[in-house]
Amino acid sequence: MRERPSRTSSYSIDIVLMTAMGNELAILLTRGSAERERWALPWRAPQTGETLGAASIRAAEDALGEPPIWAEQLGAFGDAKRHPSEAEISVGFVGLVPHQTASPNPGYTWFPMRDLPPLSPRQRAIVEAATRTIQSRLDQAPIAFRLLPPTFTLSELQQMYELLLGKRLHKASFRRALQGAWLVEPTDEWRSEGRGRPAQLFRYAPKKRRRPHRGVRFDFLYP
Amino acid sequence: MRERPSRTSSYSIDIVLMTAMGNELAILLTRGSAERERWALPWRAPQTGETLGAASIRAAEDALGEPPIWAEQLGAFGDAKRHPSEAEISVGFVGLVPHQTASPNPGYTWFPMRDLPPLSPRQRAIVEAATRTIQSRLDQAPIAFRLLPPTFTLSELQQMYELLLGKRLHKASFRRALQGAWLVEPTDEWRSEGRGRPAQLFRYAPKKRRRPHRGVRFDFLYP
DNA sequence: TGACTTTAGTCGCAAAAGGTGACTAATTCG
DNA sequence: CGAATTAGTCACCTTTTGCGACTAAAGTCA
Repeated sequence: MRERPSRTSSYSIDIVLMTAMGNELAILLTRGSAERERWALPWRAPQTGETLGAASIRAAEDALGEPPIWAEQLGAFGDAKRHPSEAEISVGFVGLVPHQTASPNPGYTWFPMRDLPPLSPRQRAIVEAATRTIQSRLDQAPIAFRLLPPTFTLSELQQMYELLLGKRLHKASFRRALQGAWLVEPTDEWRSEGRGRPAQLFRYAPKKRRRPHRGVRFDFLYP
Repeated sequence: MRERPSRTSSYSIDIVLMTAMGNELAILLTRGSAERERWALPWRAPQTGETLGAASIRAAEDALGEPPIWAEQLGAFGDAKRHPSEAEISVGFVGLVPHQTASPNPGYTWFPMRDLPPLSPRQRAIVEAATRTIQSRLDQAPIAFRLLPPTFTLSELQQMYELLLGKRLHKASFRRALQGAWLVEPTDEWRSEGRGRPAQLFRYAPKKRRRPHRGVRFDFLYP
């Protein structure tokens, strides 16, 4: 079902497709028939006339039938040798998919990040880069919002941030920061989730605001 | 189909070598003899058994005779078509070189960033990525310190930050942040630079400290 | 010499941002 | 009804940050 890369190109495009499954992050893996029963990231050989970004989206579409809601290149990975495609290097991408719409095509399976099967060293490096990149982009791009349905409660949003960051956040601080950023607006709907007070639903609706004007920071520990 | 010279790989490794020349940032360009008199970033074809990072360092050594003091991968660039190597994609790197030691080999020339000759679209994208990456790493890695001699005045350090960030900084705030970060220690030397009070010399000497524990931020403007 | 200029280095205030516990509100469960 | 549970807000305090104004030590020049 997948071709080996032609001899003219010696690189592959690999994508880490991430979604939030319940309380855990999960990524999509595949086990191609001819690939020695090892799980691998969805990948694709470059096609002429196709940009790298387009190729990563195509790889996602092959796996899920739809493009990711956000994607970014992670870089080129080549230092570890073994890769399913036997390409010399791989250009890695991360893509995010809301879980509601995330039913994989045959041959692809979601794996929780906490419990991944063995991957090639190179693909493991790509997955680690994906996690780091997501976390560092979290305050620069509305990533978390796009993993949620169009309307959501603030608790759901906070849980998504906690999931992606891998740490707990204080409720009041989270909401105050969100308030100050003018990123969400309330709807007039409320949702009762079993026990407890019903929560108001919000939607992502960013308002223009001036860019925070900060000086320098020295946020590194040593060399 | 167009016939291409046979090569084992269809990607190149390109490096943006940056230095501080007086009051300006400069990058190193070369004009290979057979390359239609266009200036280009130093680049290199991958060699078997050589990692990407090692290849970028070798490219720098070919250009300057010494390795950069710091380097980082920028990613893979392939969307713009024209590239001196005619490689399908290029893996871009940034490297920093202190200007004291930065005498280029024949064929290589420093160009101030403000006044670059025309480059291929792809290499222009790599240069822009280099600038962005430097600026975002500035508070995460001791980049600016390594562009300075082993001992330096705090004004020189601030000027280096201003040069790399492309904006002015407030003196008192800069020094306070630096103080709090335990990154420099004073020497007992002072330097008199023409008129004005002599400045104390400092050296980079980071002390261990606990990582700042911050919550979330929403630092993006819109989508 | 003494006023003026220039660069270095520091202080302290006011405002903004951030951490956190405790409070009120609305619902379900038994 | 009262306890439990989840949502939402407040108030207080600490830390961080922007910034103007100050002191210090040199050179310049009349």
